[in-house]
Amino acid sequence: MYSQSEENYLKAIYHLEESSEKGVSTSKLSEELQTKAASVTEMLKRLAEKKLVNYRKYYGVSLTPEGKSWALAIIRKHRLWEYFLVECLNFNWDEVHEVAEQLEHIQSKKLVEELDCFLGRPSFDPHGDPIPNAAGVLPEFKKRRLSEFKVGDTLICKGFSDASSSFLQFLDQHKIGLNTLVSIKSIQEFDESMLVKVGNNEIMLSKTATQNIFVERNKESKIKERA
Amino acid sequence: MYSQSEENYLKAIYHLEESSEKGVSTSKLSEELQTKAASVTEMLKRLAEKKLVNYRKYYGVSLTPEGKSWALAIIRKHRLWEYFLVECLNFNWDEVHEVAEQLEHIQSKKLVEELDCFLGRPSFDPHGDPIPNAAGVLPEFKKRRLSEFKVGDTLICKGFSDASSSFLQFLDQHKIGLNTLVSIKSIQEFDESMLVKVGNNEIMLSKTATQNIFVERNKESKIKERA
DNA sequence: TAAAATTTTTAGGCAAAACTAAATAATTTT
DNA sequence: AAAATTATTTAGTTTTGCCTAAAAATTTTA
Repeated sequence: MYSQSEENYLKAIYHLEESSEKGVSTSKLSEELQTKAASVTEMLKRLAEKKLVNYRKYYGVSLTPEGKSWALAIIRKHRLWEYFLVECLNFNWDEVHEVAEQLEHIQSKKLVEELDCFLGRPSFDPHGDPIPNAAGVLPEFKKRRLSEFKVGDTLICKGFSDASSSFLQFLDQHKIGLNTLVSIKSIQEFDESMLVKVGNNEIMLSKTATQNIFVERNKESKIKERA
Repeated sequence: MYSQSEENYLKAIYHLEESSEKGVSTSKLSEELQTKAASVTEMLKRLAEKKLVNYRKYYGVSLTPEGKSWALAIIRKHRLWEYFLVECLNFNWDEVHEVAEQLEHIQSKKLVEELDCFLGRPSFDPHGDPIPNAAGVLPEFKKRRLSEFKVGDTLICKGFSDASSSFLQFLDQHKIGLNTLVSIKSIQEFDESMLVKVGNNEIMLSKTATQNIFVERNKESKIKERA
């Protein structure tokens, strides 16, 4: 429908709209996309003609509803593929981006829906970023960090932020991955480090670590807690 | 490394070299790729410069070893993705081609190798076509049709040729799919139809049907036969 | 608020990959 | 073997998406 380049612009505009208060300028886009400002101007005119963006010369750009929904569709694909690569194909979190960047442009409604289904309709990708559903709606609950919970909570790991390779190795070593069950045994007050149970082992996690692990409540164990 | 368009030319040349005795001409290529002859000439010059093909004006084209190995790499990716779509994502055999056509151009060594591994290193795609290995070598054993076997043989379905949608429905109905176990109970001499066992049911297959089902011997059951 | 600095746009090019129309080479026919 | 037909190549355009350099608009600063 749209070219890869056009899709990359839409995605970049979406991300810049999210992350910055002020509007999206030509220069911000050119930096994000590693191209020259002149190329950006040209593309913005083309996208405006296609009604994907609102563009006023010299005053920046914003997505139309049409453009936003297309951007969300690409982000959905990107994050589902990232999930697939980590979950099924043994990719590390720091290896997925480049490949997902290519896979996100594959055009096939059926492919995306079946992949989503195959993966169990995940709500967050391996970096902890939310995955929009088929209608372009983001999951309503926010990503929460392990550090926000308290003793007794049992949680499922749903993502890990900005994994440095040493953090990654650490998690690997202790068998902490996507969908791993973690329960909080105790918390040290003075440094907020946590003693958690993973499988049959107890592991000590620093505050830094618990802030970089995204989790979801384990619904099953909640029922058990009440019983 | 090479553009999608260049890759499509390499693949087309490979297929035409395989299927026809005589060399590959500009017009054959233009028909295969649905483009004009003039465009083909232009591209052949470019591919020749890159040492991917041997091209002599007015006398057609052939792949260099370098070109052939790229072509096989693309075919490998195409067929692995087809297998994935059918096996994991509930695609029918007649729906996979278009999507695999896109997926085959994704560049990532790791992706291909991990996908191959994830799928259990299949030798044939859902259409019964052989999948080259990472070194570009095709499986040495040929695809065999169910019709070539005899009473008592137990076989695993590995592909289905040119599935018309009614043939497809028929197979679906009788729970015959990729990797389904089929054993031959009896063969009618006069029309070569077969009575086969699939799961707990016995099914009658016409000669036409058995000729369109590709199978492999089931190694496990061979051992049992000896015991 | 006018000058200076910065940002953005315009103008003019380039490469890839397609196209049409015209020219040329190869093959077939007579 | 020359003429006719067919296949292939060349030449000249188009579109997409990038580039540089120059011009114009906006913003900052003095």
